[in-house]
Order: sequence, then C-alpha cells, then structure tokens
Amino acid sequence: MGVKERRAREKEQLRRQILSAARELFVSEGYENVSMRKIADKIEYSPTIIYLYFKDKADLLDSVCKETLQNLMNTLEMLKSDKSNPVENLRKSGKVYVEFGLKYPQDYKLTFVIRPQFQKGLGLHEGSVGEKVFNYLRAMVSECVRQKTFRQVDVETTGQALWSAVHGVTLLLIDFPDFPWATKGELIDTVIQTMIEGLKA
Amino acid sequence: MGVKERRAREKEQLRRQILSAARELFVSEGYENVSMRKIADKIEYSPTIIYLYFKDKADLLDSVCKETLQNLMNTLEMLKSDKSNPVENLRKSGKVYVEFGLKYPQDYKLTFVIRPQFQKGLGLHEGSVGEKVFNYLRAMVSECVRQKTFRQVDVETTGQALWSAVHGVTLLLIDFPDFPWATKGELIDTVIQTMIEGLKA
DNA sequence: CCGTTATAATTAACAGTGTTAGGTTACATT
DNA sequence: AATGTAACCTAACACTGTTAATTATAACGG
Repeated sequence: MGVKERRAREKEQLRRQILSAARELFVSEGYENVSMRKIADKIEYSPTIIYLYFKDKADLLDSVCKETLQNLMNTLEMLKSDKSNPVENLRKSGKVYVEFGLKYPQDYKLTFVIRPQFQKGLGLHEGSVGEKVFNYLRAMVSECVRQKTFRQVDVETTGQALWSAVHGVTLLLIDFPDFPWATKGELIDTVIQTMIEGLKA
Repeated sequence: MGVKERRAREKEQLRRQILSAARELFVSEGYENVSMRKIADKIEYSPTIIYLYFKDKADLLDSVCKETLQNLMNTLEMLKSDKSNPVENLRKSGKVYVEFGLKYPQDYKLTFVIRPQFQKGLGLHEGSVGEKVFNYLRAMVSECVRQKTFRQVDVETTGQALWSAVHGVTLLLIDFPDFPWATKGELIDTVIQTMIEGLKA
C-alpha cells in the first residue's frame, strides 16, 4: 500500500517545484511581470497544471509569502536571546529584521506590501507565522518593561510602534535605492536606537 | 492669433481629464486593475488617445503621483510653523503626514510604493516636489538641534530616520487594516513621540 | 468658398495575460 | 485485459498594453 504515499510524495514534490519556480521568478522579474506560462515553462509543464495545486496566482503568491515569513521567523530565532539584557536583544532583532528585508528585498515587498493588496483581510492573527513574529516582538518589549529598563509603556502599542519604525526604514531603503541616504547601516541603527532611547525610563 | 492658445488650452484640458479619470480609477480599483480602455471609457474617448498625452501607463502613474506629492506638500505648508517651538512643529507635521496617508491611502501607496517599482532610479533629488518635502523636514530637525532641544544629532540621518518611522506606521495601517492595532491615533502618536523623546538632549 | 496641410482621434491588429472546460494520457486496481 | 481515476494537456475566452495605419476635423493660404 505504499503506492498512495509515493503518489502523495510526487504530488508534494511538484507542488514544491512550482512554488520555488514561482518564488525565483517573482523575485527576479517582479510579481506583475511573471505569467503563469513563464512559471510553467520553467518547470516544463503546461500552464494549467498550476491550477491543480494552487487556486490562482494570488494563492501562489500567498504560499510564497508564508514561506518568507517562516524564513524571517527562523532568522530571528537564530538570535539566542540573552535574558539579562532584553534591550540588546531588541536592538539586535531590529537589526536582523531590517537586514533580512534588505537581503531579500523582493520577498519582503511581496510579503508585506504586495500580498496584502491581493489578499484583503489578511489578518496576521489566526495562529499564523506572522502572529508568531509579532509575539516574539511583544515578549521582548514586555521583558524590557518588567526589568524597568523601559518606562511603564503599553506593551501592545509599543511593539507596534517598533515594528512601524523598522518596517519603514526597510521599505524606504528598498524602494528608493538612489536616494542620498546617509549610510544604510547608520540610518538603520539610528532608527532603532532612537526608538529605544525614547522608551527608556 | 488666439487659435493656437485655444488649442493649447483644449489640449491641456483633455490632459487633465485623462489624469483625473486615471487617478479616480487607480484609487478605487488599484493600479493593476485599471486598463487603458477603462480610462478611455470614462472620458469617452478611444483608448489610444491617451498615448498622445502620456508615454505609457507608467508615465500616467508618474504624473498622478507628482500631483499627490504636491498635495502632500501643500497640506504640510498649511501648518503655519511656530518658530519658537520646533519640536511641536515636528510633532504636528508627522501627524499631518500620517493622516494624509490614511486619508488618501491609495494615493499614498501609489506614490511611495507602487511608483518606485515602475520608475526605477526615481531619486526624489532633482528639484522635485519630493525633495521639497524632505527639505521641509530637514529644516525642522535642524532648528530643533540649533535650539538645543535635540542633542547634537546628524541632521541628515535624523531626518531620514523620522521619515522612516512615519512612513512605516502609515503603510502598516494602510496595508493591514484588520490587524488588531492598539488604536490608530494612539499608535501614530506613540511612534512620533517616541522618536522625538529619543532625540531630546 | 475651395483645396491643402497639420493634427486630433479612431480602428484594427499584435502578442501576451489569467483562467476554465473538455479532452487525453498514464497508471493502479479489479 | 478491462475499468476507474488521477494527472496532465489543448484550445479557447475575454481581456491586457501598445503600435501602425487610417480617417475625421479644423485651420490656413488663395
């Protein structure tokens, strides 16, 4: 009875082929410039096969983005946090977050800008990976408050504010590469550091 | 010899008709979902007429965005600044900036997210309106430093960091309307206020 | 008022898009 | 070997941005 399982494996494999072909093309050509036919060409199948694995092009995008979120989460978790210094954890995490965005700019835009446009009502709040990322952030802020390094700020609002700041600098650096930025690294540090300073007791 | 001028006026008028039809459609349907034919239908001309006034669809987008930038600049300039309190000016300007983005979310995204995707190498630094907006911000920061309300920060980097923060919160609120945000107003204030606190002497 | 010239605007077409319905092939089970 | 089913493909629809070729419109000199 191993037949069904082999078939399932083969199906899963093709699904992954489609997914990674799509990701590569989305990243190199941009979501709008990638046609189902191009993806099909790349994996040497007919275009319509994709619809047996994904509802439509937006669904394909959605799956690519979920992977990206997972990658981001993994990257953040690699930072083994030092319980005794939550502020430093926060600073490092912010830095890693932005650097992730700059390392995979197209993935980042796909996930945080393009996808919400196609998947309206994308909440981030249904046990999703996105929620996990935010929980991670919330926990750090919470610890900073508990240790009284930060003043008695609202953890929820503060977490969101921090996310806003790193999201903003990431997107500006991606979208306006020709703008006369001070220095990438310096700007990123300033954004993070200024926010942290502003929260201290 | 008023003929040429009348013709020029008529041409200009049609140009504006196209532009405003395009803006309305871009805003209500999203750039990607607006076809040249839809725009043409709206103004009751044939689709190809648009190409006599604009190079292509991206150029049309570009013109729409320039208008948006001008509107943003005008909105900011309505705030008559109080020389004696540059920090308060900064705070108010940040608030107005974000509120502009939330009032015209599609215009904002068109200008700061979609456009850079289609107009690579869009610098903001060629005597453009975008540059004016940034100069406005720089001047405020500079004044805060001069009056020693802020510590001796780098004006350039700080201006960019502030822009990052307001840009970030604007986009998050636009893109994830269903996220359980603390409170829009509160979040915006927190972002701005935290940055300002972090810069104080 | 006529013919000429410029220019405004249109029609028809091309190559490409996402997506669907219907048909064909390959293969495990009886 | 016949049957059923899942995998896969072909052909097509309605639509996209854009171009070349064509027609209508209005201004000019005589």
